[in-house]
Amino acid sequence: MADIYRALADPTRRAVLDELYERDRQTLFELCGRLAMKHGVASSRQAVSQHIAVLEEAGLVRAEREGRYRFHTIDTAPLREIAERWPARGRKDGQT
Amino acid sequence: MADIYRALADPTRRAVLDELYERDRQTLFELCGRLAMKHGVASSRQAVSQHIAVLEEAGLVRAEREGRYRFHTIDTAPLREIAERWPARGRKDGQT
DNA sequence: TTGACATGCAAGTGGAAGCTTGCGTATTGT
DNA sequence: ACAATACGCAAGCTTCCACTTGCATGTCAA
Repeated sequence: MADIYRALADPTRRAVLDELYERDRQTLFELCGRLAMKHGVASSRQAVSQHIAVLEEAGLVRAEREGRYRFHTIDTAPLREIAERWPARGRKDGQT
Repeated sequence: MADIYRALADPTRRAVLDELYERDRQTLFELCGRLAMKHGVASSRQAVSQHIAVLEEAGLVRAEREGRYRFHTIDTAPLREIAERWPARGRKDGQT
């Protein structure tokens, strides 16, 4: 399982997570279109594909094939590692 | 305020945060020594200094000068942005 | 089967990131 | 004052990263 922090380092990859968080089970083409429309991301299909590969290696995105389509789904579970590594300490407002 | 995600992307910077999380108000020299001892980080003083600069720009580390010393302190507040951006949804175990 | 569609792979390129190197500045102890 | 300490600045180098480009694979409809 690859580096989750490095996966989050790129703004385009974060936009992919944003988009998948809004709507799960999107194909690569759907993602490209919606990224361009709603997130101002003008990346090519190949670029987005490579970003998705990084997110998959980090466990943040899962994909399942159906025919010639590949549907992508976000998995926020690995993000908990971050909050658990440096938890907010001893403040009245700190929760997780 | 610079990119918090990019600041977390480097393993040495994460080790700095780990070390400051254990013990606040460390100088650059203290950090270098403790990183080498306890975290297996063999970075030079200048390298660590540059990493700290990145962490400061991201708001994750604050520093206050006293004489010829500069004491560094961790600030975990910016990390909440991550948990709040992709909160765990609708699972029985998800909290923040 | 054939063409169109959705995706996969892999080499090459430009630029940013991390590190080193060398010198400079400010503070402290004797 | 003078040396030692702690840190700062900036140029140069090397490596990695994101993107492109071109072609290949697999699936579906007619």
